Amino acid sequence: MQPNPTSRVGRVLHQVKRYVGPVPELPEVETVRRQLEPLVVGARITTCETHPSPRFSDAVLAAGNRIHRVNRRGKYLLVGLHAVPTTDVLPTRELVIHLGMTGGVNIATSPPDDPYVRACWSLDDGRYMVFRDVRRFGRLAVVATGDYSSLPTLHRLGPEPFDPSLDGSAFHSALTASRRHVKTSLLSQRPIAGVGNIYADEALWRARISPSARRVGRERATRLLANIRKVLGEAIANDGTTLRDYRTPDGETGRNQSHLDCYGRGGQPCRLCGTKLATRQLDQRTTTWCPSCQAR
DNA sequence: ACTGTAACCTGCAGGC
DNA sequence: TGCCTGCAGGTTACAG
Repeated sequence: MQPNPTSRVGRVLHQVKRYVGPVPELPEVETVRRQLEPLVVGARITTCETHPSPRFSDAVLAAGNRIHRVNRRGKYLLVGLHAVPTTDVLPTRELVIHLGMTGGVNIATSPPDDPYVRACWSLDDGRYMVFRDVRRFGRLAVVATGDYSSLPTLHRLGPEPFDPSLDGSAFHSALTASRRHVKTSLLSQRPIAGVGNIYADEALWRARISPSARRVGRERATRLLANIRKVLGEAIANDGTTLRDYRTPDGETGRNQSHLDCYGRGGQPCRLCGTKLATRQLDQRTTTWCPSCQAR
């Protein structure tokens, strides 16, 4: 549907669209994982075609393997592969899928005719697993299981947010290991895995911590961890936040976008205190926060 | 070892 | 109408 700015409905659509923008973070990747796994486990990859970029071309190495499971670490999908014929109990290689900004995975019953398809794996049951990524910020790699040395961020990825061994004290130690702005530290994936721009703003707003703080005490770190878990957990329950291009493998959109309190609300009143939310670039990332609730 | 920054990439919106 | 510019942002290479 083309929004028509001259009609009332068109204006509304037009305004909504301004707040829409894709970003697969942990909840969106987890939603993809949950929907993809039952669709592909047990299937054997027969052939593969990819975009020529080295970001994607390694995907051909998945051909000839059977899909054993679909895991996730942070924002990375880890597709466990068995060599065929299967001799080992554990998968020997993994297909690593990073959705970047606009990536998505879906299952098709015929070869896709789409200029934005970056990889297409044909399965032995006649279906196709398709990776589509308009902006090509995504990444595909086939590695020995657990060997992430070719993917620096995954290699040095912080703990999963819901790892029970991650407590406020450990999170505080990880945060204080860096002198960067606390939000920038979160986005580095080092203190904790899977937080991107949307949920960083949301969690900092809920925890009432300034994104530009450089020192966060143990009590505030504990509060931040609790709120990261809340915003990620709620987003997973809502099947993710749907922004411009993100779709689940079912072709559905998530429902979390209507639950955002901070991201995308610059200039609008804070839902806690009514102060106008501020937006500016912080270390090259658009950041929205409440100058009153999140004062330094 | 750490920090900050430009680059990668494309569609879209806004200005003129 | 259409061209031009800026913006969105996860990751990585690189300079300091």
